[in-house]
Amino acid sequence: MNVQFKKGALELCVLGQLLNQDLYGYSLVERITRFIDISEGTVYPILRRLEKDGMVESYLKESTEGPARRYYRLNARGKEHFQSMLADWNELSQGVEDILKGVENEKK
Amino acid sequence: MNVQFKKGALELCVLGQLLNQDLYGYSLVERITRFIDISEGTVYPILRRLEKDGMVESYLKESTEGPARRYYRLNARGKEHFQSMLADWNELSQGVEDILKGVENEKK
DNA sequence: CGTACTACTATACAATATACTATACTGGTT
DNA sequence: AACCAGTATAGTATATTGTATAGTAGTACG
Repeated sequence: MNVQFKKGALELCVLGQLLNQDLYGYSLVERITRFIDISEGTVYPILRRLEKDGMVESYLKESTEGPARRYYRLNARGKEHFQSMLADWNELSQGVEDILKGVENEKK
Repeated sequence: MNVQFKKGALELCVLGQLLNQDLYGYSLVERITRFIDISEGTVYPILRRLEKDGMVESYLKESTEGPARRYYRLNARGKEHFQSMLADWNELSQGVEDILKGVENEKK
C-alpha cells in the first residue's frame, strides 16, 4: 500500500472510532488493522498529538489481561475536528474521483 | 483542506491526466485545480520525480503564448504505476469508508 | 510597461514506517 | 516454586517523503 495515501486518513479513522466510545491505543490498532494496515508506532503518536491539541482526554484503567490501559475520550473540540476532517476527506475523494472520471471513456 | 490528505493523491491525479494525452506542467495545474487546490510548486516536483523514476518522458514544444512548454508523456512503466496507485487508492478509500461506516448508526 | 503564461527551486513542515524499549499478566515446563 | 515464552499494552527516536509557501526568471502581448 502506498504509504503517502494514509497521511491524515489514519487520524480520521482514529477519530471515527472514538466518536461513540472510549478506546485504548492497542484496541484502536486492532480495530483499524482489520481494514487498513497500521502499526502501533503510528497510532500512539497520533493519540499523543490529539491529546496535545486538546481533541481528546485520556485516563488509565486497570486490565486483567495486561498492563493498565490508557483510554482516550473524544471531547467537543475533537468531535468538531472529526467533522471538519471528514468533510475534507469527502471533498478530496470526490475530487479525485471527478478528475479520474472519464479517463476510461476517453481511453478507447 | 487538510494538507496531509493530498499526499500521494496529487500524483495519482497527475498520472490520471497523462494517461490519454501529453500535457505540460502549467496545464496540469489548471486542470487539477478545477477539482483540488494545487499549486505550481507542488506539480513541478511531482513531474520531476516521475521523470527521475522513469514513469514519464518529457519534451519541449514551442508556444505562441509564452515560453516553450515542457510536455510529459506517460510510458509503459508509468501506466503500470498508475494502475497500482489507483488500486491502492481504491483500497484505502474503501477501508476508510468501512471503518467510518456504522458510526452514524451507533450514534443514537 | 504590466499582465498572463510557463518553468523551476529552496526551505519548512507534518504524518507515517520502522525498529525498537519496557511493563504486566498467563500458562506451561522443569 | 522458579522460570520462560507469549500476548497485551504503552511508548519513543529516527528517517523518509510529499506538499505548501514563497519565491526567481523568461516569453509574448496589449
